[in-house]
Amino acid sequence: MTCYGLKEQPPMGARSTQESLKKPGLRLTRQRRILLELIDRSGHHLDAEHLYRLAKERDPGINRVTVYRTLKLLKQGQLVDELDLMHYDGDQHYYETRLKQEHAHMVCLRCGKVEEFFGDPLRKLRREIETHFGFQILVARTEVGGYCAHCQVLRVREMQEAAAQAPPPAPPARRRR
Amino acid sequence: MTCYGLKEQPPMGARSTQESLKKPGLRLTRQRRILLELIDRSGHHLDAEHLYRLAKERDPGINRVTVYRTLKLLKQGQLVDELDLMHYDGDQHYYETRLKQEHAHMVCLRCGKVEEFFGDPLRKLRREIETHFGFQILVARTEVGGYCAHCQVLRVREMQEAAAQAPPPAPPARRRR
DNA sequence: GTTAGTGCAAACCTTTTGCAGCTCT
DNA sequence: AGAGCTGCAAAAGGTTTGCACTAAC
Repeated sequence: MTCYGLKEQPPMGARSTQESLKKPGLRLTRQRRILLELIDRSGHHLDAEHLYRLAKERDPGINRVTVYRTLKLLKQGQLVDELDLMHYDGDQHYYETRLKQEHAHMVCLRCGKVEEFFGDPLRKLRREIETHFGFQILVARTEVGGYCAHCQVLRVREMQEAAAQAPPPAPPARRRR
Repeated sequence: MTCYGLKEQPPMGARSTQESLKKPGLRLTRQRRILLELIDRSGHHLDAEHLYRLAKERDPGINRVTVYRTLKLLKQGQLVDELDLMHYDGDQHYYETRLKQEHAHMVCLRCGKVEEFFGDPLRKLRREIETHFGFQILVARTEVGGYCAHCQVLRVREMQEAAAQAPPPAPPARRRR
């Protein structure tokens, strides 16, 4: 039976990313504490710049470079996953804790909304790749781009308006590049 | 029944990417012809720089910018897919025609080999996302990183050697950044 | 007291943009 | 002829690096 929705138990047995950083030779600095908490708490998908701005509210002296270095560390330690979200808004990377169960990301190319898909098909895909190829999966990422249910309706309307010689509405503001 | 391996029929009914470029207002220039042929023919996953170098062999005057512009065009026209291959070798993007059936990419994080997975689970995942969310999928991308069967064995050996105080072998040469 | 981590400045890689001139159709 | 495309130079966005100083253990 297929299951949608977030399961409660963390997949790695870790209670927080912050705890997992306690490894030999690693130091839990003020800056790292702030960043880890922001990542763990955040419901959104944060990119380095966004995370930097949030961190700056708590510690105005924090440097952008520290954010990048911390993210790199977390990525190497498999504590966060790196996403692109189909490069909808530029080429930056987004980050999320691994405390949640594996899921796919659906990015609406019209409104930018990101939805998450949890469910059996993902686990099945992973299992099949592992068994068929003997491939040991460390990270997996499924991202799809398209139109969310809401925007599909709006697009039909837009097409009709366009056909009626009306100029198409401007797309939503994006980060310029 | 699950099916592995490349099916023959192209998913979009197109015979080549080159043909598909014949749209109103678009011109099939010498440079584009070269690039399209390279992309269609290439078995590997090419990034912009690699494609540029290959194109330069045929037309030494071609400019890197033209490569980027052509790739952007093809991406917009849904004629190629953009991949990251888990950023194994840097942050550039890789491209492949859509003439092949949908597949996932498995990137070995030790040797860099990229394998492709075709099969039912992918189609099932797509179908489920579409039906459950009413999401209209335009592009889908599944990438997994881990260790290929071959490297798993080698890693065990490396671990044993490391335990015996021998310094671990240097990782394979990557693009510096 | 050591060693890891930080901030700063500067570099780096990849990709995009502005513009004058060229070339497909 | 004219819109579309190219090459060149220069810029931009995102990320990394070198180094002296600071702080966690």
